[in-house]
Amino acid sequence: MGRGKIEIKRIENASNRQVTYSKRKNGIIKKAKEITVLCDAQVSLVIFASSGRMHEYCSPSTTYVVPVYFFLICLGLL
Amino acid sequence: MGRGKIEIKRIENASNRQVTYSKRKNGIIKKAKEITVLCDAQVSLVIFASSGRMHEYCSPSTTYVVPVYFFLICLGLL
DNA sequence: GGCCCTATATATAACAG
DNA sequence: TCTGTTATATATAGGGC
Repeated sequence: MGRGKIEIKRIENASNRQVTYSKRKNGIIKKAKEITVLCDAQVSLVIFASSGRMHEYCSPSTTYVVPVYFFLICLGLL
Repeated sequence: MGRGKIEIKRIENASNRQVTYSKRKNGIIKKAKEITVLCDAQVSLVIFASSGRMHEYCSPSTTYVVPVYFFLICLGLL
């Protein structure tokens, strides 16, 4: 989606990787907010950059419920 | 992004809402996978449909780490 | 419910400052 | 780095099966 087509593989140039991370992170968070409103869904999203920085979005009703489910799912208990 | 422009507000027609949910859920999960590969990031994502159905994506390294952070973040402890 | 199709809205890669 | 621009790749609305 841009001036050129890119392959979905690790971006080796650290600077480009950071720029792409920042833009796509914003894009995903925007999409998460949209599906929440459009479809009456609940979304929780956490993204860790390789730099160690973290970003997250929790739709209001998920604040308490989703993390608990999430925790259990990821541990293989659900 | 389609034949017509839509406002970002709840889709009242339940059938349309479900179709849009399904399509956008797939889109967000695809984006989550892409940023994981492109940017060496880690993503964890949980989506609840209003129907109660749930969908999730955890990039490999986040399986254990992110849910714990997520849990703490959402509880306001981080 | 899911999958295909196509026109169109959007996201974003590459670049400039 | 961050912000803005713009051409182009993608996502998706609406429709049919």
